Amino acid sequence: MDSNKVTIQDIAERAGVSKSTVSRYLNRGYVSREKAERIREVIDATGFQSNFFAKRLKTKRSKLIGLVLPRIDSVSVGKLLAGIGDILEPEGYQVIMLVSQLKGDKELENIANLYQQGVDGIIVDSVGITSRHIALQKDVRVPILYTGQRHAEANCLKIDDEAAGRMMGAYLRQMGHEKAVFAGVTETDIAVGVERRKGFADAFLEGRPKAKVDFVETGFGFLNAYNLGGEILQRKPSVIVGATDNISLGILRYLHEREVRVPEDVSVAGFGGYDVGAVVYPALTTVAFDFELVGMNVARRMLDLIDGHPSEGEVELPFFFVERESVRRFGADSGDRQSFAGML
Amino acid sequence: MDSNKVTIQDIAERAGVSKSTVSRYLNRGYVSREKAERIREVIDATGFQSNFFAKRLKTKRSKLIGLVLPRIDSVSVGKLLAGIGDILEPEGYQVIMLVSQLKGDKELENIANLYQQGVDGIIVDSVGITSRHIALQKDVRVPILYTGQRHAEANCLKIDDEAAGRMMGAYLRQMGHEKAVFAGVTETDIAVGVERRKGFADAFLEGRPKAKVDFVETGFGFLNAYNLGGEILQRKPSVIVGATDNISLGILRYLHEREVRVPEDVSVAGFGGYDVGAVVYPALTTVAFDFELVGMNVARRMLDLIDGHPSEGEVELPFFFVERESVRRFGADSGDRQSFAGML
DNA sequence: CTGTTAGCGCATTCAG
DNA sequence: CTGAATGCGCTAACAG
Repeated sequence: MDSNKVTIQDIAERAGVSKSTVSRYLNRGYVSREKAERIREVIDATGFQSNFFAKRLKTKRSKLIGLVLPRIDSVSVGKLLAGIGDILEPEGYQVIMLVSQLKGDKELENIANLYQQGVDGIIVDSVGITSRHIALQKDVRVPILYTGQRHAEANCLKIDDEAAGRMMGAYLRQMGHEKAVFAGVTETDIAVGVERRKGFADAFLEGRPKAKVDFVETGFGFLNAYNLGGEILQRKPSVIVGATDNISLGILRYLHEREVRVPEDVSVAGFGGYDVGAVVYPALTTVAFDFELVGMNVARRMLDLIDGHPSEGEVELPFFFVERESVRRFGADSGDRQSFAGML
Repeated sequence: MDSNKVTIQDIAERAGVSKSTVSRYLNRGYVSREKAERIREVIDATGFQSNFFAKRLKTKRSKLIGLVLPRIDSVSVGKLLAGIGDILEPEGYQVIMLVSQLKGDKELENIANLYQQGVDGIIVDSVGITSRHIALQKDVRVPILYTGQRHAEANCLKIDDEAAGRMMGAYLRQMGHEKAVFAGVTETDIAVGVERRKGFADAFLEGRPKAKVDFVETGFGFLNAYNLGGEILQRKPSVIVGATDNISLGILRYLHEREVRVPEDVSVAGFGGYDVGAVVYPALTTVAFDFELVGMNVARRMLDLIDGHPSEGEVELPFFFVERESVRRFGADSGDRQSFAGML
């Protein structure tokens, strides 16, 4: 049972045909029924597997897509990945995944690495598209598609963070809030640190001179947000908006420990729509992103890019409002609480 | 700037040497200083990258490790991955990752796929090692190393779930609990559904005829656990142990909605040590696993396997107890609560 | 429909 | 130390 090193040559001999015929059998048709039958028999008698590297060396197409992720222990990344797989797998593509640990340098390195591995295209869930990224594009002869961040000179497909921010801003003003603290991340992260925040502030403040938004910079991760709870609270907000659900979760914990009631004393909201937001108390009101759908769209666009199709303009990427328990309404009391089961 | 298709041949011509000399330069030494210098210049003038597939076709070693994961949107998997990367990357290995969506069939398929891709070894974070897995090992000529589950006829390296279970059992009995409900997953998952539970029950019950453990089967995922909250509660436990933190989180939410106080009315504990366990209220007492360390050990073992070294016996894989707020002590009241910052 | 002929780009003998 | 020659396993013209 020397199953491994059986080559197309071996099976050709065994079946009494030429290598090319076997190759044809393996790819398109063009083989007489009887020979095809003989070949088929020999193949699954030997357990033949065509050599991946030899094949790729010839065809120049690896059927491999490189994927650069900022981190891996994140639900949103998991969903994105699932969406990408849903599209790529049926097309016979496989994914090679590299993780950048949120470092821009590592991200660049990973892209170069993937290219060197011979992938047909590279999808990057970026933490920030810099001039070095753009420069790198010259050397990388396969399409690169970014998500998570945007840049005029790169192929990008991402959630409209500004619109998501506006959605939250509009909701909170409608709920009667006038003083908000936006607990956000560094402005280095354009998408989350700038666009999302700007959209929020714009919609929240627009035409309301009395309304106010303070900004407090936190990291990602709830411990970081938790530690800034005091600073946030002393701004006396009626609502605290975390740039991500994790930030909001950290704040929620801080408030709980101080026995500040949510939403009675202060409201909290977030972005992301993580499932855990539904299990904490109070359940977190949030703008939820459908990252699986994003992943599907990203994968489709990548396939187009590989086929040389033009980038077909902006795709509408989905997010929606999930109203749960953590935001209070001023002026009218909507006392009813949904149950957990209905909140996912 | 035709950076892409420059081959070893091209740079040989440009440098006025033969292909073989360039090849030698690229691999070991054995090149005169002056020629080496000329080659070096040409190489980084052209941005030459050796063709991955051609190289692998010759050398037979892909420097690729296949990784089969049950799911991706999970913190533990993320940590595992990080640990694996820590070891493999410095060794020049890359990882190809496939996700099984918790399906055994898909897991098998992924293993076969990876093998076909020419990986040097396959690491499988399994949901259950079946006879079909063992059979598949005959056809796959590269080492397969399992984690997450165990099987006598396979290379395995995993947390000792039974010992983890015992740790929890011992803790709860010491806290004075006598009636527990173990909310666990299907017995198909030997590690979590059988071993962990058995260890718990053994340690909790041992030599205490009055003590009792009921078992309620849930899925993974907190919504599922949440829905079984009623069934669990009617067993009147003094403590509910979730087989994973997610299960415990779902239960916590259920109890909160019913205004059952934790830990005053009933205690809750879990397994995993997820960070979110620290942010919910009350913070979850749990047995925490160091999956990053597991990943590192798994990667090291895989490297040994590839080098033909014998499997060097059992490695001590780490877990530790994280006492937070969700378990009440009977008999003596330890009223002090830690703050969140100290609980991670 | 099929066999023959050429390489894909590289690493590796083998004589120098 | 170095160049010429050989082939890894496969696909793709090219004539049949």
